Amino acid sequence: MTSEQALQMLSQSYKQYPKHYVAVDCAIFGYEEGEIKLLLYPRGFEPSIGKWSLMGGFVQEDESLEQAAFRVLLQTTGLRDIFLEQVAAFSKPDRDPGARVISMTFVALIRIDKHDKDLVRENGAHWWPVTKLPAMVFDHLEIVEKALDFLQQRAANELIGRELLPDMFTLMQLRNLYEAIFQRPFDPGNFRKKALSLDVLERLNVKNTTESKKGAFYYRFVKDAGDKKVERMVKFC
Amino acid sequence: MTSEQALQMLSQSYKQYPKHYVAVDCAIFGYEEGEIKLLLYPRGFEPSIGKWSLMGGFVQEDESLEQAAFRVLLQTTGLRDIFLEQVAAFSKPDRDPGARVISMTFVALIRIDKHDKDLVRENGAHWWPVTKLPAMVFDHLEIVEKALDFLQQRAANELIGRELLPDMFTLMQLRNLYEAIFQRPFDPGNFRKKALSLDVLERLNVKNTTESKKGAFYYRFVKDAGDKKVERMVKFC
DNA sequence: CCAAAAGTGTTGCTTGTACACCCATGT
DNA sequence: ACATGGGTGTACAAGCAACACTTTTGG
Repeated sequence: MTSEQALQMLSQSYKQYPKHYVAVDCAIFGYEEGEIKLLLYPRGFEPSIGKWSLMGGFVQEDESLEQAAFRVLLQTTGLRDIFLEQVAAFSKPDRDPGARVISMTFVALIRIDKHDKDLVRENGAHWWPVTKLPAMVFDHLEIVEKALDFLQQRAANELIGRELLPDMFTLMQLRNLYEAIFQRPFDPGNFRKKALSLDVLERLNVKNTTESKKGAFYYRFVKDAGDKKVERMVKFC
Repeated sequence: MTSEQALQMLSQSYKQYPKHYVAVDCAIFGYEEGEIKLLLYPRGFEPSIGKWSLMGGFVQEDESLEQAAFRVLLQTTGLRDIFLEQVAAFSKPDRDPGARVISMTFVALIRIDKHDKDLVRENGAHWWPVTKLPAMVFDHLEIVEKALDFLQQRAANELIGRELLPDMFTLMQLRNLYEAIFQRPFDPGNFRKKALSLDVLERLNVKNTTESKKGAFYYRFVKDAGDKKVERMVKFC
């Protein structure tokens, strides 16, 4: 048997199997006004008209799941090169009443101040605080819960914020971000020491004087030193 | 517009999108002779004839990814009700030269002594120690690396062994399992204290006298108390 | 002066780690 | 007797959590 014949046979043999619609759903998180917010757009038709939906799209022939997710992100926020990671696949045969769709969920972290607000407005999209989410289509609530869990896991294992905060930020702003993610207060002194001990922050010679009388130094994340340190930010949970 | 019409429209609108072959690949781990082993079967045709492959299968119309994975597991090992969890999706358009296949990877943990050896032999499958893996088809090496990473992560965050060890086991056997997973020695005294502190093991009034002169008590995992404690077994890495 | 945040220090507790030590027993 | 693993205890270091305390400055 030649290689060509074998390949032929192989391709033939695939034909007996069903094909499926494959989609990506993006849980796009941002940070604004002390809250973690999720970008949702309203579904304009039945079923589930009026309910809100994650940004999603179908996977094309020639693209990977990641490429599809990046495409969706670019189309809806105008942003490239953003943090994007697989979370989990949702695949119950009846999860979408319109058709059998297998969906891969991604978490995206973006800077709300940097995204294309007009583009978002075009879609009728809206940033929802994760503490006050509206009713969502299908299994999107379950998906969002998994995505939030992923976000907490991430924030616990390493210092995040590079993708959510401005280039320069104070340690209070960073702490507020963590308090928003974990929905609990952190001791200011201990948080400062822990964050600085990780060796990923760089103090600038500029102070923010708008949020405190004394003024707080701005910090920024150091340009990735290549070696990814995975240190623990939060103990348990 | 009635709900029926809308549903119709919705179904119509899906038609413009491509469908894909969706598969599950199972990284089936077992523990035998002090080693973590992976179940692979030989590919009998080109391309990549002679190379080894993960147990996999295509997702049918009416089943979820999890159901497909359970089906593959049952077909190849004869086992039901086993530990099975999503790891990651692999979706590069050209990852399988035969056709464009999107594959979800699952990790399965099974007790080698309990599986159906005849069924495995039928498929020509073989248990490979993860330290001496053969050449594998396509991107399966990459998949296995991710799966092994998942296994370590799991073992670090909670006490595993329920799915890999016999019903009764000594603490040395449990430690040897961990040494196989992390490929490094653990201090016997410290490992014992840590494992027992997690409150998931129950000492039996039976001793194993074959592996030491003094004899060591057998332990077993307590029937799940419902509340899942996620405590850390291993610090960092 | 007071309030509020910035920033540093102290103390007690928990946990991990290395290692010493006795126990039981088959050879 | 001795080697081997079973099992417990100790001593030290690291990390966390709670909180005291000083600094700075706008109102």
